[in-house]
Amino acid sequence: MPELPEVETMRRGIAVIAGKRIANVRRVACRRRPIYVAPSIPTFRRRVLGQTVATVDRLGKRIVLRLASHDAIVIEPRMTGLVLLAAPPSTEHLRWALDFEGPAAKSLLYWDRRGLGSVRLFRPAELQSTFGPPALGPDALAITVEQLRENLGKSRREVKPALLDQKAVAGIGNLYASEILFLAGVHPQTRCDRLTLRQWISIHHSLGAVLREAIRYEGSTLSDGTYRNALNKAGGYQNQHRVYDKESAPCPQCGNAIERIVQTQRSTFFCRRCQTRRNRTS
DNA sequence: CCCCAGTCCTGCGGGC
DNA sequence: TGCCCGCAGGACTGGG
Repeated sequence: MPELPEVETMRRGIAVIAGKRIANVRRVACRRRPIYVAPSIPTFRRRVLGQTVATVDRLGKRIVLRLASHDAIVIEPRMTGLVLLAAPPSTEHLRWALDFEGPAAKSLLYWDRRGLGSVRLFRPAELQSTFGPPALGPDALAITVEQLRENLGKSRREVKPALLDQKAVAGIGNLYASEILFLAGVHPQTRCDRLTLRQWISIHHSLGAVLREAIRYEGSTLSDGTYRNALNKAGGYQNQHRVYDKESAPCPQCGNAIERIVQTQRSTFFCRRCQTRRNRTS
């Protein structure tokens, strides 16, 4: 479930590889089906060996290693992928590794329990066409309220599933969508085209507030314990969740029971009393 | 064009 | 106690 805060925390944790030269790239733990690595390892190796990692960036929920050659390694963790510079949670699900030159250089490891993630190498033009606009919307930490309204304001979709649309705004996933709408006081089933300007401003504000707060706590490690930072340490934001995975628990604002509904096959958690379809009066 | 159901994958928890 | 099924939700595909 890595969303923007988790991917950003992982990115910061591996940022020290910037400036290092790549000595090798390899698959690991071959007993498991390898994750999707493209191009094939020999081609991958030929194009990255000896290259310097120029920057360690984030594109929505993906980590991007830009190389001096202008090629980019894009790591997409999807549900259970982790990027590590320390020992992984298990050796069994270790999938891929990048080694660096230098006697004490730690390898960058990609670990993925379910194996839905991918590691891909892109040329600049491919990176742009795959992840540039309009394929990917503005980053959730940088989007303006005007952009948010422009991208979703005319949509007939319900606002909660709409916030998961990476073409509209990049980085929000199922967990943070519920948290954002709770803080904004907006009912998750409100149609986007029926939201008022005031509500869009509130959603936009909450979006930044929740994601920045979650980054400060180094992301959410849910009960399955999968998510870890680059040093294999759990996050802390799960203890700050207001509604996510809290069905029947009291609302932190009013004490009413938190409800769980399903929207486009995904769980949504919200408080019926605090989250309305119209402007709150207070 | 817009939007949604189905798909991939593994580990787990609930029910019997 | 042990087994099995359903569920978790990233992003992509196909189709209505």
